[in-house]
Amino acid sequence: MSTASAVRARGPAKDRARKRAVILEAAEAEFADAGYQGASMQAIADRAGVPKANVHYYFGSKEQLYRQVLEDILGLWNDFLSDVTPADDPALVLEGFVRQKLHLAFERPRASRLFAQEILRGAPVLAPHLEGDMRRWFASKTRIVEAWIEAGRMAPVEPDLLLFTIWSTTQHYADFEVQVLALTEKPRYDDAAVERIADFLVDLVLSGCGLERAGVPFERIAHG
Amino acid sequence: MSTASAVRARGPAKDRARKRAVILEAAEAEFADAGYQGASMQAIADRAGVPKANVHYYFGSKEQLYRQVLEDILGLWNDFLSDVTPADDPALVLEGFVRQKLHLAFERPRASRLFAQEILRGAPVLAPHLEGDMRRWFASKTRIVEAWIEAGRMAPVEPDLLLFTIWSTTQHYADFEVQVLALTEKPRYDDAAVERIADFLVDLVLSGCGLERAGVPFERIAHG
DNA sequence: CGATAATCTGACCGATTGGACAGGTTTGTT
DNA sequence: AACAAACCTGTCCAATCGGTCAGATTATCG
Repeated sequence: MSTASAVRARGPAKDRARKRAVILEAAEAEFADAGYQGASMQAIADRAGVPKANVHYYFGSKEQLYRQVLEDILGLWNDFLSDVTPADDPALVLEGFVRQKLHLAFERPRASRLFAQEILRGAPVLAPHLEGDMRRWFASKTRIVEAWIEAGRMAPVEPDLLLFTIWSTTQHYADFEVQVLALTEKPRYDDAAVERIADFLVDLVLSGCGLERAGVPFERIAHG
Repeated sequence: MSTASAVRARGPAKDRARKRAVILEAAEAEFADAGYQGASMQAIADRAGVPKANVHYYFGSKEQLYRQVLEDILGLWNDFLSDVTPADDPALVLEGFVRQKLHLAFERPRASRLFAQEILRGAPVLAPHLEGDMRRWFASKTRIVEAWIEAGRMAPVEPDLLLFTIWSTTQHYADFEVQVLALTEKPRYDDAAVERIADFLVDLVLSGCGLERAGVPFERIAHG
């Protein structure tokens, strides 16, 4: 699998893609840890184990490399709730969304942090995406929540603020990891902690929507 | 008020403090907009309208200036819930906390963003505070929530996660302002939007704690 | 094998950075 | 008025930055 013939058999394109991937991974780490301005091309090259000029050979400039890293990260969030319809069960969908988003925050904390830094600085690179892809994604999801509310399947909460709440609470454990760990006096997140957080957030969101876990219908709360 | 005699009458100390304040304000803006590494002493000096060497005269180094700005910001959060006791009403205290924290996010967004950037980068400067002042503040507040729970005055939710939720949801509207405005298709926050957000978050937090606004006691929900 | 293209890199460059410092000016004290 | 202390700033500097480029090396193909 790693012999020269095997590599050649898969074609030179595979080889090129693999080398780019190594640099991209190093860049994500460096950008996330140091910020765009704080990251240096030399540091990225060192992390990837290649000469600095090689990074420029593959990605041109620092900004182009940064853009590529960001777009790869955007791909992680693109398919959230991609196939949800108003016919689905609100409680199940919301619980799944919270757990998936939280899972990604713990699995790819650097990606989450890098995205947060980009937005914090005013989204100089992602601004077009915010007013394009993400706005369309956001609008389609709020429309589904509105449909649920009109159908009387959940309490009438503001759909946009509901999504912001899920986004911010889940993102928090990646972006503010240092603070969370320091205040809870733990060295790192363990599986039990992640489950505790997930259960808490699911309960919070569902109760805020007048829903309950385990499929208890909204009506029992609304008309109880 | 701006004559030489008036300035002299108030003493030289006042004058020095005022000049430092001008530089500190410029530094907060520059650090928040560009990040620690991205901010340059020259840009801070330009914002403050003083020569660069003057900034060094008052604050020594870039890092010392940054530390001073951060410590001033910490002061904003120090007195949150400073005089709350287990005898107070949970619903009133929680609602007040959410509204105060949110108010600060909209009033001082740059301070919020600068703090967020420091934590995102691993709190290289604030780490001692995290494990000192803030940890003590945090522990004392979770103890009050625990007391409320033991007294049966609110639902048994995890006190630490409850505080994190309030922190993250309120902070979100300052830190991710660009994203929120882009997705809601608004040019800026207006008073109505702020009120809408505040009401939503208060309802969410209180319902998560089994409480209601307007002083409805916990028992009516728990034993209804 | 020869040749053409793709890949790789050491060495270098102009620009900008945080910081130092000598020397000038203003302020406060006697 | 005379002196000292505090305040202010133009100018310079070493270090680091992103980026360039000529030339060496390797892969691909007729």
